[in-house]
Amino acid sequence: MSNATISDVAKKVGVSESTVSRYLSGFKVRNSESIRKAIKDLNYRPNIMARNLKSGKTGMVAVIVPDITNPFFAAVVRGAEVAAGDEYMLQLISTGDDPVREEAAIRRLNGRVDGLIYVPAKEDSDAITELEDYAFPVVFVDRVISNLSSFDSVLADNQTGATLATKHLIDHGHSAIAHIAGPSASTPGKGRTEGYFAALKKAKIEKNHDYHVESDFTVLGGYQAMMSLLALKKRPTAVFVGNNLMTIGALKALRESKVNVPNEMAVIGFDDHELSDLVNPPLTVISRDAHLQGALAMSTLLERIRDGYQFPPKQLKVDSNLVIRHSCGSTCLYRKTDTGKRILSSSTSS
Amino acid sequence: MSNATISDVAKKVGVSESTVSRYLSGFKVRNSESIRKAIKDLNYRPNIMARNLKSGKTGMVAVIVPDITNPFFAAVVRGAEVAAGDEYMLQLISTGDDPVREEAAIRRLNGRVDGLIYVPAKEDSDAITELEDYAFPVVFVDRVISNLSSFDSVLADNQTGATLATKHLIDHGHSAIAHIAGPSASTPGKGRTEGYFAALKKAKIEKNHDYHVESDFTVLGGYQAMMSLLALKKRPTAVFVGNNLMTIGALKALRESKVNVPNEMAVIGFDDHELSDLVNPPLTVISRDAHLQGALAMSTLLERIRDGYQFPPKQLKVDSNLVIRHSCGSTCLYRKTDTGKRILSSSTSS
DNA sequence: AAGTTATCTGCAATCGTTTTTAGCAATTTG
DNA sequence: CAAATTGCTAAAAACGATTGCAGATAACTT
Repeated sequence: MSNATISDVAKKVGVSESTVSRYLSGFKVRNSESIRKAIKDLNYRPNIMARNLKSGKTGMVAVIVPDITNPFFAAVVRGAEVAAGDEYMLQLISTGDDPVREEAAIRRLNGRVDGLIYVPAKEDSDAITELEDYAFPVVFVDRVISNLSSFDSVLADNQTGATLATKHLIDHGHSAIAHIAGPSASTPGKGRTEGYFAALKKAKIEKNHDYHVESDFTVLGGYQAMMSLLALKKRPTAVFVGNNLMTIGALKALRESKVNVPNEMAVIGFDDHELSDLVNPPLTVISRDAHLQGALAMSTLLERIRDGYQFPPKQLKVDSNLVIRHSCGSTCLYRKTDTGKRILSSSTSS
Repeated sequence: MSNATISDVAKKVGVSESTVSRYLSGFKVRNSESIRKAIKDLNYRPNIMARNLKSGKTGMVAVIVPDITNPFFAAVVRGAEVAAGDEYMLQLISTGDDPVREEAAIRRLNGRVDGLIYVPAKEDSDAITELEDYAFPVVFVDRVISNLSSFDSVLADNQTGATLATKHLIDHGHSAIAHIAGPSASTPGKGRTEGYFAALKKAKIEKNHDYHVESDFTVLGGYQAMMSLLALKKRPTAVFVGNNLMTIGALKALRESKVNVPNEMAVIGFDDHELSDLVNPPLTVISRDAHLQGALAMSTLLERIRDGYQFPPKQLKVDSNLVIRHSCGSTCLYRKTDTGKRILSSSTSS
């Protein structure tokens, strides 16, 4: 039950604590055999707290996400965990989009972890600026703080993805194309909106400000945004929705309003899902590898923990792909992949 | 940057370390004002490792789930986190259904956490029996180890839920009802199969062993199981699928085989999802409150951490509800709820 | 066999707290 | 006014490991 200490082992064998400690760290020791036995007999496990106190390391990495229930963030976490191997364990903080909880969590992190992978809920939190004072390295995922360029980040190629999405709608003959956007204060919200406008501009379609509605990345937000779009005197014929949750909300609004997809309204979402294939109609989306984003974040973080900031901060980006199903109407413009999904690859990683 | 220690604060104020420590623990202290100031000036934060070493507590609770990417487990984790408040932080381990990783993780937990919320991937792991030797309390969620009754658990009412599901199919006039089951060695797999057979028996429908196919709770497993069901000379007309992932797989198989749901095959799943509403056709499912399961698990765990095992182990169960949509065909037998879902509540919690 | 070097060992200090102990000053009491 | 009580305080001993240092064995030299 209550754990034996290193001194119990030492006593039992008749050597000093330091000898046992050395044995544990892999040094050559005379009575290694009897030490091994004593450790087993006493069921001795080193006290991690004591070890950490001495070493100043914790063997822990924190991951902060707005909501673990969002499959995208879940995949990021999973990717991070896989990349951590068994060198580091994960401390998960899912803040429920609550900046207050988030700040409090960050403050409690100091001294508990060796590093942080951080997907901020809001990008102007006070606690974030404190991050620079903390002793551990931070890697931002998906969202960055504009005035904090001293940290590494792993983003998606939002612009290219959004352009791809919008262009896909244009290629289907649409010109009344709406965009349900995330908060313009957020990296992905801003980037995707930029991509949307860029595609419109390139196709010489003039901006209709009614068609650009800013929402909040939630199901309810997407629902309301879609409703407001449907209430317009001149309805759009197509919509690019800025994330997975809002797409669900938008789809609910469309079904509730008995608007046919894709005939009356073409829909393209951002972020894929196992079920996107099975919804009615199967959803065309921009997808990117969330698992990879998490894994990249973890590996750059581990690098920082190991080597510090002798190299300048990295800004990594992962590809966005267009996954064509049926929610924009059918086309056969694109190549088929072996998975049965028609994919148009987009941007290159840097 | 590098953190100030309590002795730095003490020196600056001109008192002893113990006085600062007492101040921090809320005792009355003469120079409290100047201590407060010194702490702020030096940006002093107590070293958690040292504090933990002394107290023997870690302020951490581990949560082990087979796969954080499964929305059910994500909801459990979220529920647990909310219930933890800011008293405890969460250490997440998502083992990817790999028992080896799981065992390794459990072993590394000792000394790092004050308690464990555990959804085992396999229910016969070696490491699990070691759990009894460990110093921290454990609460099992969703699955229990049969020969380990000394721990608390929070389960779903699998039997009642499965009976409800099967009865729903029977009520629609089906008698050739298949069941794609989870591993019979697992608590939910076993329980749901029992409920399925119980409902058949009550309706005096004789068992057809071809209709009971045991799978593995994965998308692929569900797909293959459905395929084998479709290959039968006498196809079933309805199927009760034992979890969310297998339901996705089964649905894919059905779509690929161009089998119409619900006309040629009625489908009912276990565990609801935000998108269940939007798939084609909207999915009728048994649902239970995963968030609640996580929260209950956390609160019983915190109780154990506080009070130890002076009270006997609790076995908690949460309700299963029938959420009727369209994948079994339409009925109006059931009451409508204000959320627009028609719900038939089932079992009582204990 | 003696001298030199290479290994291994125990002692003691250290990491940054908390907590027990004993002591001192101020206040209250008989 | 002495004695008892109260209210803080500082010093020191934990908590359980790791590590530099110096001494003790052991293993090579010649």
